[in-house]
Order: sequence, then C-alpha cells, then structure tokens
Amino acid sequence: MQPAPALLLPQKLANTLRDSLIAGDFTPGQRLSEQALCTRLRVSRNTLREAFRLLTTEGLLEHKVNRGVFVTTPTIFSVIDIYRVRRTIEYRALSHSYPKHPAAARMQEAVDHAKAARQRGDWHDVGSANMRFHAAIVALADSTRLSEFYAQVAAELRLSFFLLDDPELLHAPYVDMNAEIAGLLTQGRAQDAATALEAYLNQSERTLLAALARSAGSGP
Amino acid sequence: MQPAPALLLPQKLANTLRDSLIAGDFTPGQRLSEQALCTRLRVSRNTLREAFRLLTTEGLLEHKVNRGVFVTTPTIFSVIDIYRVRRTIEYRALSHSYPKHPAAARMQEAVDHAKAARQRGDWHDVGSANMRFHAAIVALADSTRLSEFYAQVAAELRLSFFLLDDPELLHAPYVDMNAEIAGLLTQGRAQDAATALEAYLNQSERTLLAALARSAGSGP
DNA sequence: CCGTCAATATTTGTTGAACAATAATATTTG
DNA sequence: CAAATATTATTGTTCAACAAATATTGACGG
Repeated sequence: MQPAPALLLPQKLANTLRDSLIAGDFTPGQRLSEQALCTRLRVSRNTLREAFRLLTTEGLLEHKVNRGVFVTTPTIFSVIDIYRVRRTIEYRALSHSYPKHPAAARMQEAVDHAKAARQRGDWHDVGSANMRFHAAIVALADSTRLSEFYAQVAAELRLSFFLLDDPELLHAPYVDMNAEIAGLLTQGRAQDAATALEAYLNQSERTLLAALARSAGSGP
Repeated sequence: MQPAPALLLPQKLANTLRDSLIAGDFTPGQRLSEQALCTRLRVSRNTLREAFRLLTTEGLLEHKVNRGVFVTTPTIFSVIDIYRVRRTIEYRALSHSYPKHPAAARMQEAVDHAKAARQRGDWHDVGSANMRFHAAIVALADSTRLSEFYAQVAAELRLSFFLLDDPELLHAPYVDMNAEIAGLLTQGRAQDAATALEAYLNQSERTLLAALARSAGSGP
C-alpha cells in the first residue's frame, strides 16, 4: 500500500495556487510577481514557473510575454463560452444517465447540503454545494476527460463570481431548481431533468451576465 | 501591426514535440530522456521540463515520478473515454448548428479533400482531412474552449492509430459517411446530420476497439 | 547456470545564480 | 509640463550543482 501518490512540487504548487485563486485570495487582473511568490512559498523560480504554466493552460492565469502572469479577468465573452461548454457537457450527461448511478446520490447530497446552508444564510457554502451538484451531473457520463475539463472550466467560472458582490443573487435562486432536477432524475425522468437543467443554465447565465455588465460599468 | 505573437520557448517546444508525437516519430511507451532531448533540441533542461508538463496535461505524455516521461500508450479505456467526449461535443455542435456557418464550408472542403486523397490511396491525407472535418464540426459550436479541448483529445486519439498497421481500415470507410453528414447539414437537416454522426462515431469506435484488441494480443 | 544482494552509475527533482532582453520607472532636458 | 533619455526591476533562458530515487553492474552463494 503506497503512502501517497507523491505529487511533484510544481503540481502541489499549482494546487495550492488554484485553491487560493478560487477562494478569491487574489483579485482578477492582479499581477503575480515571481520573486514575491518564490519567497512566500519557499520554492525556486523555475518550479514556480512550471506551476504558472499549468494554471495558464487552465485559464486561471494569463501570461503576457515579458510582463509576467496575471489573474485572469473574466469577460462577457468568457462567460458566454463557458456556458456553452456547460450546456454541451451537462445536458448530454444528464439526458443519457440512469438514476442508480453513484453520482446521482452525490447530486442529492449536494442539494440537501445546499438547502441547509441556505437556511443558515451561508452563501459561500451554498455556492460550493452548487459546484458539487453540477460536477456530479458531469460525473454521470463516466468520463474522466470530461470531468477534468469541466472542473477546469468551473474553476474559471468561479473567478467571475468575485467581480460581483451579491453572492445570494448568484446562488440562492438555484437551490430549488437543482432540487427539482435531482428529483426528476430519481423518478427516472432523465430527459425531463435535462430540459430543466437547460432552463437552469439559461437563467443562471443571464443573471451572471447582467450582474457582470452592471459591475463593469462601476469599474475603472 | 505586430510581427508575431512571440510564442515563448516552452510553448514552441511543446508544439514541435506535439507534432512529432502525432506524426508518429516516437512509439507509444517510449521513454523520452531529458538529456538526450535537451541536446537534440538545443534547449535547457528546465525549458524542456516545462514543455513536458504541458504535454502531460494534454494526455500525450505520462509522467512517472523519478522515472521520467513516456509517450502515452493508448488503452481500450482511453479510447472509450475519448469517444464519449466526441459524442458529447460533436453531437451537440452539429445538432444545434446552422448551415451557413463558416465552419460548414470547412467541413465540405475536408470531404472533397478526403475523396481526392482516397482516390490516390493516400491514407495519411485521408486521415488528416478526417481530423479537419470533425474539428470543423466542433467549430460550429463557436466555443474556443470546446475547440481547444477537442483538439487535445483528437491528438490523443491519433496516438492509438499508430498501434495499428492498417490505415485504410481506419479511414477509408468514413469518407462517405462524412460526405453524407455534410450533405445533410447543407440541406438544413442538422438533426438528421447529428444522428448520422452518432452512427459514424459508434461504428468508428467499434472498429478501432476491435483493431486495438487484435493488436494487443499480438503485442508483448 | 541462475537468483540475491550490495556497490556503482544514471537519471530525475529541485535549487540557486547568472545574464541578456524587455518593460517600468525615474531623471534630465527642451 | 512634455519628450527624450538613463536607470532600475522583471522576465526569459541557461547553466551548474546536489540530494534522492532508480537502473545497472558485479560479486557471491546456491
């Protein structure tokens, strides 16, 4: 029995940086100085650069030649693109799924968790549960490549939430929609569930785009 | 007007290595020695390692800790997974498309090219045209993220072709199916085109898996 | 003639320093 | 105050080093 997969340092670095990014520790557009991060994270510049390369391909960082890496600033276009990805992947995964799939239980668990968090007014937790819910939908497809790609895109989407200041608006209305989707799937009505999901995605995209457009006006 | 986007060296390195990989210059399972490639490509080890990291996340190389990087050996499972990705992305892109999209013209161009190449018996060219055809299908969705992800998966799929020795079997039967799909889309029958595409993908997957199973028996 | 184990040689993982090229900043000048 | 120039800082890349892990060699005993 192995003690651990023995992740390489650049990988671990990328993981911690990714966590920081989706936790909002950096603000979009911020430049990440190599020297500063090297000393703070106790790694060499070469190692840090490898981690940067990873996160750049994931879309979380942007690399400008001779200028350094910057936290990606989400745009209207990136949000539209990401929702196209979501519709493509999630719709198919759900409509072609069967209710006894292990991931279906995770969907239900996420819904329950989200309801409890909503009652407490813990919007951050509601958001996390929502993420888990949709990751579970993708997992219904039983494709590691799709799941990994989706995780990437979801992380990128999360960046756009930090441009907004009203987490309730972004998460609260969707708990019930998720509950309905999970319920339909449990009843074996996968196609209806997929249709409900598409409605969810459309509404969620519209809300996010509208909020983004408002915040863009108030920005620089 | 800028002369060029000024790609960074690790990026360029990754590109050339990727080209080599999908051209079959290395055999699956082969180890890529850092020192050997450093001197051959005239780059430092650090730079090469960054390129390795890139190609590893793309699935073309496998990184074994303390052992080095190896050309990915395709498996039955990876092929199944990749075809799930293809069905998910291509089906939706095609069924939701409209015939006047610029990418539709590229589909037709690829079909014409493939027909000419088939007549000449140039199966390599047939294969390239087939790749372009399906990349064009994905492009119908107008999503850079989906297109980039698909390109990655397509490159990985290409690796599995090198385990086989009969390119005609893998490409020849599909020229006509592609022509039919393109024709249906031109007639505005996107849904029928998508149905035909799904049939294509099913048959293509079956053929590839069968050939792979045969070659696995004759292997080590 | 094997197979086992220890000693040796490679190779990888990571660091640190170096240097040219580029961008940002400060300074001088008109 | 604006423009041009000099200075500084930062990035892109290479090189050399070393510990840790792996592969290889060779001695030894069965």
